[in-house]
Amino acid sequence: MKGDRSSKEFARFEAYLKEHGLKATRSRELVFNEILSSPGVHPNAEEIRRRLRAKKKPVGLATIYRTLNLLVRSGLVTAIDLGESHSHFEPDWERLSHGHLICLSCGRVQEFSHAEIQEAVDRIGKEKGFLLDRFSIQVFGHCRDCSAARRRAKTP
Amino acid sequence: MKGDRSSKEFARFEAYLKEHGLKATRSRELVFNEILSSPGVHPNAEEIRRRLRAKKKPVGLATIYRTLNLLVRSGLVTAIDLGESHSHFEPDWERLSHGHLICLSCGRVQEFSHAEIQEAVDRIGKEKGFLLDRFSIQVFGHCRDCSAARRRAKTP
DNA sequence: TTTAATGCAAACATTTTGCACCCTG
DNA sequence: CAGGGTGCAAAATGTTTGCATTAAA
Repeated sequence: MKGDRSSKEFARFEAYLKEHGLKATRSRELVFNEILSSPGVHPNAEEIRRRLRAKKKPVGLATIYRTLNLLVRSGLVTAIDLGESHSHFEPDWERLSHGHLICLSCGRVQEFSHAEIQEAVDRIGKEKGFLLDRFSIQVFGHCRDCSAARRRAKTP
Repeated sequence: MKGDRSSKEFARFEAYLKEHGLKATRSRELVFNEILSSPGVHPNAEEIRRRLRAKKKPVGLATIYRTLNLLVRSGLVTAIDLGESHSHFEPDWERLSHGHLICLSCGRVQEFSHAEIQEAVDRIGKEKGFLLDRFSIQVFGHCRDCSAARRRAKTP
């Protein structure tokens, strides 16, 4: 099972912590696990706190934020912008990158693979003399269900 | 001169205001003008306030925020995410869209044109059944100058 | 003169930080 | 048992809002 303390990802986290003289604590395990084990959820800090509390494994919000920063620094987790006033988080599955399609009506988030856009970005980087690190793309629109509902509402 | 009260853009703003029963005030003119007349600056709210104050035309921060929201709603200005904790703003030159290349060393922002990425996004939208509205892309890396400086530092 | 706009300060939302106590290595 | 980690509350941001006053139309 993903996100387990025995998973490859958790082992990478432990390695990162050891390498930096930091400790593998229960709270850190819980937060990382919550992100790893909720594919497609893209939780924010508050959501992670809610989920952990619901599981009777409460972790303080400050610790959650500190752990999220740690995970992002380690490269194991990515912070994503879904057009809201706070950050969301998802596992960084070894550069298997993707963008996010965000429905402006229902808020649902779908992922799409990057491949061809990645090539275009590489080309642009070369052209402008940029040494690329990463990029992110957000696409806003209305999902199939919501645009169907819109059409029904407009043409009665 | 761009951003002048006589410009095409300002006329569009006035039209939008009239259409919505709102007033064309001096503060609104000043804020919009500041964005129109600073190409490549991508100011945030605080920066706009600073610039107006420096010109002895101070506008309250609340008014600046209210005006920015208005301009974004009207489609005349776009809010952009440059990876910081606040929004930046730029004129929306009639869908002549572009992405932003952000230097992680010096913070400089360069723009690049979207065209080929736009096509890829359209394809993805069609594939996923999304009715697209807009998209934004941020590319992070190190600009030519900064990556040259890095190389010098590493290979002395 | 009517109605919307402004400035200020207070309220909010999100994230960070200081500090006394706790736990991991 | 030493040094990092945690929770809590306070602080720091960035942005929005309520209200008395001012200014467009």
